[in-house]
Amino acid sequence: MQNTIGSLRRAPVNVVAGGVPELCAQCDARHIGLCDALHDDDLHFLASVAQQVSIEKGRGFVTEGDPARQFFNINHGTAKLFKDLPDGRRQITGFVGAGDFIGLAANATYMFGAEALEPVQLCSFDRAELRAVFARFPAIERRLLDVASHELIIAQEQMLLLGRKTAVERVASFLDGWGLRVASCQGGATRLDLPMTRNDLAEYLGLTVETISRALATLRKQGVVAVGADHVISILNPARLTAIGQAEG
Amino acid sequence: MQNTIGSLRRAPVNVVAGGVPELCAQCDARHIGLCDALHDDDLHFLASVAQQVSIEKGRGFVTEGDPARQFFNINHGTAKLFKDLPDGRRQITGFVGAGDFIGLAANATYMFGAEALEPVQLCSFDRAELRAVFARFPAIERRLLDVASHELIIAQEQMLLLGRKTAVERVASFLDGWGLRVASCQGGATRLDLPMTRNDLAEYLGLTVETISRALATLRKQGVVAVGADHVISILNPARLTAIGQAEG
DNA sequence: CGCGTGACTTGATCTGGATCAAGGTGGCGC
DNA sequence: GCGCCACCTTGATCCAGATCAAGTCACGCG
Repeated sequence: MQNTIGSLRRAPVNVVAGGVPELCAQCDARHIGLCDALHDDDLHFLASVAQQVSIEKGRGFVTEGDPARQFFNINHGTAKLFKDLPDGRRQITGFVGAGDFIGLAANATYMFGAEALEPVQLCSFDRAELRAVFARFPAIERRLLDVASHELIIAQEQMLLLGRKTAVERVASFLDGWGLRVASCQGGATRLDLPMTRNDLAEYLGLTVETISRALATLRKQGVVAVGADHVISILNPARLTAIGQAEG
Repeated sequence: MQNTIGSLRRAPVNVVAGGVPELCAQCDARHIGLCDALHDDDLHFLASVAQQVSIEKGRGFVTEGDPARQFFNINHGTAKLFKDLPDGRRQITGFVGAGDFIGLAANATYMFGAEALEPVQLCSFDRAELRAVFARFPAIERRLLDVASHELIIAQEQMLLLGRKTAVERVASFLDGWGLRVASCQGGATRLDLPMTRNDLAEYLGLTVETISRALATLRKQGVVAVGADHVISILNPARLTAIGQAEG
């Protein structure tokens, strides 16, 4: 498949006369990520070169090695980015959600694959057209540099995790980090609704499914987390979780 | 120590009337990295806000957690970037040489440490002043975005290595990658003059010194490389080395 | 409903790389 | 020259996490 995205359901973004573009108005990412760098008028221009795309759960939408024609900005849902070895070993390099930008780590071709963990909606931008956007709105380019810097920090943190942390430390780091993203507190405990499977977690943390399971069991026995059904994990002792993740205790 | 660089030997870059700035003329990085994005006249402006700094071998010049006041551009020599855990475990996140830019992975404070592996010369730029440079030369900013993108690709490659590759695959990947950087061929064999110790290698590849030693022995016994004295390694069978590093064989 | 399937957990065993231990080698200061 | 020390190698043993195996649970489907 030469260009995965080509066969997906897509629709041009409707642009109304004044105010915020129609589809931007209800976009989860309107006030985070790239679009937040723009005023309403500028947003129209950006929307005019965007294509809204829906991707069903489990569907891949970037294939490593394919020519990198598009950038993506996620509006809704979560996806995983990964790199594979010829024999099937896979390393998930990141999970991306609303407001996140996909496509920086590419030159002529994509250097990673991407797949939706849940139904995903995203805006797709043609790389060539984005050059024009940069010229017109330097703010976008600056923001992109900030995004890239931030991703570099995250990547280095992940190298430390993969190279030097124990299984329990890795799982604790992950839960701690994810907790910061989507903090929805309930009676003192933070409840995480993870979109990924144990297998995804294993491929992200450089471990196996069984080890993830055992590490979670360890944290549960220590009273740090509660493991519920259906990818729900509650953080009972956030301070302890952080300490374990940073290898401080 | 609040600001490591403060106590180092430094000199303002001399700017001559016409042509290329004096110190840029003999700079190893003049035609790679950032400065290549500029014309001679523009280079004068950049040089006027730069400070030349010399760092002796083994000396740290960035401390994680210190306020990030400067960007650096390496002119000569090699340095390691790293992140530490409280108990002393260290992950080297990268080696940087002439033309490489240091300081992208920072927000208010540096999120990594840096130390010279050999005598290093670099240009130091004040972050605040660099804002002005960006405004004047958008080319610099664009180039910086390219650099960041490239570093992201490298970082994801490294995550794959740390999360999924075996010891021998890691060492082969490293040697293969380093070979591409500094290809100096001699009678068919590429001769690598590594600036780092086995211990640095171990901290970069998520292994121990002993394992590095054993992996090199394995590659040597297979006739893929020759291990010489004083950090010299010759690549005897480049194709095989690449195949092992990519887990294709 | 019974059956198949995919996600998860838990237990038993195995193993790649860590750890512990013992040299070897070369540079450098005295 | 001699001793020290940093760096590297090789061998023996250990162990965290992988692999193999078995079973639970929830869910969709004929």
